[in-house]
Amino acid sequence: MARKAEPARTAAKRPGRAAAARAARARRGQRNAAEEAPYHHGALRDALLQAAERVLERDGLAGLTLRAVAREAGVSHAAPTHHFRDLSGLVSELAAIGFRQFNAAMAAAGAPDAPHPARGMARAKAYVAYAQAHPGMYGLMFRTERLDYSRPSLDEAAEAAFAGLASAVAASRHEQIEQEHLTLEQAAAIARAWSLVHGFTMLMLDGRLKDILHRLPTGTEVGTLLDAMLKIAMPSPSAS
Amino acid sequence: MARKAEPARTAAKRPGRAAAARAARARRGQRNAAEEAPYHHGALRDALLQAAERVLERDGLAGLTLRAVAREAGVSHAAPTHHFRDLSGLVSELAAIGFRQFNAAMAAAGAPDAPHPARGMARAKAYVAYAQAHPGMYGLMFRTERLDYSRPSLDEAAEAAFAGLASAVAASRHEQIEQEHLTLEQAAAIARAWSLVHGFTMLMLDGRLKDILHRLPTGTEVGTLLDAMLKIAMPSPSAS
DNA sequence: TTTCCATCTTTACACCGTAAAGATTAAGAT
DNA sequence: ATCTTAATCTTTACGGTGTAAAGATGGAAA
Repeated sequence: MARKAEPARTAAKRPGRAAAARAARARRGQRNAAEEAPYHHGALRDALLQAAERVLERDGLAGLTLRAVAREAGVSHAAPTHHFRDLSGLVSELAAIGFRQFNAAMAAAGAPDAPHPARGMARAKAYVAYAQAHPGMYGLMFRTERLDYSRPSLDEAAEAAFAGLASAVAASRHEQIEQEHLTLEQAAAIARAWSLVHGFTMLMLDGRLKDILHRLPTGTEVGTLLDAMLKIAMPSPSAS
Repeated sequence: MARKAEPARTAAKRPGRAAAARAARARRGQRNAAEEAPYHHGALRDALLQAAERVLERDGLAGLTLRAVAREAGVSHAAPTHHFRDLSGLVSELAAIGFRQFNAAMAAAGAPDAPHPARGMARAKAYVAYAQAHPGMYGLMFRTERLDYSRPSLDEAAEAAFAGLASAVAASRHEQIEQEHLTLEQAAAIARAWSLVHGFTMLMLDGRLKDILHRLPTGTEVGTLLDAMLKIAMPSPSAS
């Protein structure tokens, strides 16, 4: 784990070092994020979150470190601490953003005027498509290890995602949803839909589906496999 | 990430330090693993793997570091490097062991004389049961990030796991399996079974199933939910 | 017995998270 | 208007990590 060197801004003497460093950074054009010069103040919190998302999708989960994010945003390595308590704080806020993006994508996919039995398919495909478009984010959201669900923003966003899923499943069963209490049958239907689509997504992101794709005619895409799987997995138009 | 201190064996002077450290360690009874004193030589490779499994199940994936494993085995922090090239090497070999354990468990679950339609259920339950009994191992096996599948031992063990799954699915469809080429329908059936059980397992290990269990009568176990899910998910006795 | 070399230990370095203390400046008080 | 305060950001420091390189050790081959 010895790769990049911290930028050499260890020049200036004693006082006014911050200003000197800032000036030096500006001279070199290192303000790589945040348009309007976050030279002392600024909207650092948001800038850090945007930088974090960039780092995540560029370098993967392993590259998402506090110092890397600070570097990307052009601030000192300890700056993030004041906005998010620690790494799990930053990561959790980022995951909350991911859940909100995800919720928006799912809501958009649920809207159209499809003839109803195709609704489930469309939703499932949108689910996988989101993960494919934001693999880092999806991985982050479902790798609980580094997440702190006691943060209200994360808890709420994740809860909203679950509620959306639950009501989608209920709708496909021609039922109303009662948020607090579920029957075992409803719970099983939700678990089934979620496990199926989450499992497929994880296997895809972890590259395990290649084992299957290699045994199909060369050039078969993941989407084809997903379609075929959903065809046998979704409640057929004849069922209740 | 500042927690435990490296044991203080920085006492001895210049030459014979290794011997001195070894003696000191023995004096304190720090040979916590490996019965017959791996004092210089020994079966270190295996001892390290056993130590790694212990660390993994005790401290989780985050605690599984090269130095922690070396500590657990009572050797210097650089010793593992000579047996596994780097961290991903050790982790990959450990994952290979996990896959072999898993394959054995699945083989045992597939053997019994069940009346055939219940076979799939039994296998699925064994799958989840393995993950529940070895959560750290399962997490390791399916978090590709840190794994190196170019290692033959890992590749073979994982391939064997896939082959077992594929043939189980084929059997449930009253088909013979042709290892190299699959029809799209076969591939979809395999993907469906794998996604379902893997997804359920991941959601369970990551604690996301609590969202569902909290909405069921208090005290409902995860096993109950799994049963109910499989009942609607497995090909019913009437289907082809 | 002597040499050789695989095995294990030390030392060193860049990276990481995080705590604590110093510098800077926006904003409110006088 | 200046002064004070507090929020924001930077430095410094420390112990943790992986891993490269060099030194010590001792079994096995010559």
